[in-house]
Amino acid sequence: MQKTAVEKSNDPIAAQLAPVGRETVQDRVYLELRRALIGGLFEPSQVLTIRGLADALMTSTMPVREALGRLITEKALEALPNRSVRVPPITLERMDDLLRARILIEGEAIALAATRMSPRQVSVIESMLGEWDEMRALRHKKDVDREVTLNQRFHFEIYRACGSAVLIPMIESLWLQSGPCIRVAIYAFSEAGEVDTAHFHRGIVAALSVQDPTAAREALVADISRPFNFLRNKLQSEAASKGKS
Amino acid sequence: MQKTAVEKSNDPIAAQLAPVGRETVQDRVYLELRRALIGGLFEPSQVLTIRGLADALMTSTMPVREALGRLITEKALEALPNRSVRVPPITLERMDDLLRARILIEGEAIALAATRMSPRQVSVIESMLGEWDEMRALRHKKDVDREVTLNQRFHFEIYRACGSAVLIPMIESLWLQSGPCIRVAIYAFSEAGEVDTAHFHRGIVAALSVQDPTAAREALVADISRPFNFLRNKLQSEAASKGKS
DNA sequence: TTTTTTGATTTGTGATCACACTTGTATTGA
DNA sequence: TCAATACAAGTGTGATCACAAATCAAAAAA
Repeated sequence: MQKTAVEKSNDPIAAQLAPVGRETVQDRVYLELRRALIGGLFEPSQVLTIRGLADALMTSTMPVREALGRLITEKALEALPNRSVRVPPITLERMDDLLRARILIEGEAIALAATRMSPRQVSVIESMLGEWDEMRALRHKKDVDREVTLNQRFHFEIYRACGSAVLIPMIESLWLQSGPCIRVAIYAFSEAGEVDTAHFHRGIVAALSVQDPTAAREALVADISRPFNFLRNKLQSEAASKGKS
Repeated sequence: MQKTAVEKSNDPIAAQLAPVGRETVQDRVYLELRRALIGGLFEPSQVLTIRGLADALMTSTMPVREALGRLITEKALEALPNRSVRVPPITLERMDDLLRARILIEGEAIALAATRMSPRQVSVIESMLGEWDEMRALRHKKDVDREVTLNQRFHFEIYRACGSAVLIPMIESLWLQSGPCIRVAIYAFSEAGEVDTAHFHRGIVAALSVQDPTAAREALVADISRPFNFLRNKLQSEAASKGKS
């Protein structure tokens, strides 16, 4: 039998080295676009061009077009009949649809995680609460990006504990799709003097620390429903005032 | 404002014509690979090469590599660290994971559909039951492909009625992932003198015709659990007999 | 002034090529 | 005989080009 790289790992020197794992340009482009989408850096209905993105990312068109194709299949982007691609526009129906799916799937994931998380894992996410408070203390900076990132890390640290290799990619797809909405909602929050975001997260941590799946699910539903409800009200009132004019 | 093709549709002649919708080669390749995957034409752990598929599909490598990338992102295929791509192998954990996700999401979809399907729509899927009986009557032909296709049409006709543009792509992704498993299970069925498949589908139709979401969900769970349970028992007994030898 | 038409630019798609890496097979060495 | 090396074929990735369709701008016609 031929020796493979893995089998050579009993070598005392090689044992110290972690596999480097080649990362293709396409992967980097894909991850970068994902990050931008979840963070809401692109606004709804914005059209994206292959060459434009390739220039911005300083690469050729090839990795970009493949990354765009992947994002289209997970409904993070939308292919128009003109063959141009845009980030999907926000509609009330789509928002409700997304929220319902997120409640269903992320609720299930956190319920599973609640029964499986070790106290060690709970303490990890609990420490992220502290990071939140720090950030809140020096709020002068416009750290909406950091807040989005921290929120993402918080949630996915929990979801990872559910132990399902099938659910997690679906949740990622849902975040990708609701990213633009969320960003709009967060902007609306900061305009309208926000409520305490961390309150809901404390509820989640409390439920997880006592391994209560039902309470964890309810706390999560309250957490993820909030921006959607806020945005829904905003859109409805805008539509009403526009109808009057 | 400049007239677009859509706005010209008030033209009395053009109003009769449906938009033709250009289909790219990449789309055809993607759909063809999807069909093969859901139908289980590729076996688990089989590796696929870009040039090989391009030759088989009689096109260049370009559409194939983009289609493969898309299938990898929806976990229908797997990218190995060697950068070769294969259809994911079957494991017990993955099967249970897939089944749980399918029960969760397809159960929700059919419960939604139960409250929304018109009698007209129910009669459509009821007529598909008859098609099934016909097929069963002249069973001499090896029509496992037709059975898979009919089963797919039956289920998605229902799911389409749930009215969720978010859930349906997720279900498609789940079918894509469980396709290879299902095919193996169906082969095992036909070996082991199968039970009446249509029985479960009659239960689904019955529940839908009286708009009972709970009964519809239960009937669906029974239907989709069957091949998974069968395959799980098969794998476990194989593992046991292999452990003995 | 408004509409249509014409031309130029931009854009996505598919094909082809170069390069690097992997894999499989001989060939050489002990 | 067996293991290691070297060579060759195969494979994925990224870049570039050609082509067709779409978009946009200006000019011409109403």
